[in-house]
Amino acid sequence: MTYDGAMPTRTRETLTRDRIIDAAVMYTDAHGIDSLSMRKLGAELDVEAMSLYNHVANKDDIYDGMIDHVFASIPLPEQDGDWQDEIRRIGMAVMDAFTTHPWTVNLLMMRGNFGPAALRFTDRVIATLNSAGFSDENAHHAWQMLSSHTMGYAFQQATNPGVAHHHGTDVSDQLESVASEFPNVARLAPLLAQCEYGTEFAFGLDIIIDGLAARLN
Amino acid sequence: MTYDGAMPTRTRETLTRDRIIDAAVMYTDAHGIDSLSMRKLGAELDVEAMSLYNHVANKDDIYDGMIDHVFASIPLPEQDGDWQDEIRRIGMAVMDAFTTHPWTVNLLMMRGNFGPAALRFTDRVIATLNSAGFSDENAHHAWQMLSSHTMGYAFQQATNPGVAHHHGTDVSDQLESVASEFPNVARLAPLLAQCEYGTEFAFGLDIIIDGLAARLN
DNA sequence: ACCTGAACACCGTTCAAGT
DNA sequence: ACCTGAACACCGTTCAAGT
Repeated sequence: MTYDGAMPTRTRETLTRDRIIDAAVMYTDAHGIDSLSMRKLGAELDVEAMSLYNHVANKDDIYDGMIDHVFASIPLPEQDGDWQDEIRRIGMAVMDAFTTHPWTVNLLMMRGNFGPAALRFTDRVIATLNSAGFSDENAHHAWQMLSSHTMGYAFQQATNPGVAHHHGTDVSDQLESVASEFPNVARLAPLLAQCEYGTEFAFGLDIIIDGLAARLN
Repeated sequence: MTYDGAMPTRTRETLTRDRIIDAAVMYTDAHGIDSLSMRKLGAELDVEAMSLYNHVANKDDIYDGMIDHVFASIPLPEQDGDWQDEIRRIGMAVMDAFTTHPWTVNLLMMRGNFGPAALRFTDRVIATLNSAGFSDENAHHAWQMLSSHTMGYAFQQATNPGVAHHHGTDVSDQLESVASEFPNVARLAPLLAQCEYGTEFAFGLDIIIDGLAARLN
């Protein structure tokens, strides 16, 4: 039987760490981080799960690669001297990336961000703060506050049941049933459900930039 | 053999949802959220894992109980009319609770916070904002920003390798090896490693309260 | 009513065996 | 050099069987 040899056998692309991580990002965008397993990721690449270990140390290594993939995708503006504008634009770019890949904040909690793209990103932000006149100590304060604000909003967005779906049961129904006991929550619930996190994030970012400029610069 | 019957058999306390959740909180404080399993939690209570399902719907139900346990532990100040002071004190109390139980932020990402104690807490904060003169829409902005700041710092704290330990390898060693490529990160690394999150959080909280008062009140 | 053992369908990971 | 099948030590959860 020369059949197999005679046909132009669709030879599958050779496996690499980058291909594995790209596939993991695509799979997780579509199915969520809880659903990602070595076996399913292998299937996505037409390979047994055990083959992945030839190109990747373990699952944590894949997580680290996914995080750095996201940070590598964040565009950094020119350093043109207007630090407030730069910080604002960088912040919005980060939120864009976190909105596109909502699982990032979850992975960051498990793994931290110490990949090359993440370090490059962090170094760039600190450079902007330094060139704006912040001392190292004040740049650290500013970095902590900006990071927290960004992580916090990404966190809220990823947690919002309007976007995510936690319980299967409709949360607005649950809230209605306790409206008498928690009237304030019930009244604000619609605002929370349809919260525009981009706008909300930008609003807070301006407050923070103003406050930092007034106190530390 | 009347031996068993004659002895004052140390009858174990009867299992309840509260006892299970308390045990889960203690176990997770000591061993981390990744280590918590139904089988280990059962062992902690001298019971097979399967017995837990008589008092608890499933593991998510335990998670929800743990989250609400934390929120129930947060002391709420008197409503004395000084909203800025109240918000500051509430914020610090939340950070205290999140520092005591660092796994909370992780569970909140998985489950959200819709238990009775969490709703009670949220209702109380909104009440303070409303009585300070915030409209519902502005109270929502303020709530989002305060939540994000709090979650963000708790997140940073739980992620900081000085506190947690992610890779097994020492992160400061890793950073030293890339100091030439990322000089700003390398220079600020010591400040990050020994970051005092309570102080840092309070610093940011004041900026936010000032900004909210100036724009929304 | 509550607890249990066995079982099911999954995990991440190792390792000897194949090519 | 890379891929695989079988195996190991775990998961959460179900269910019939015990008391």
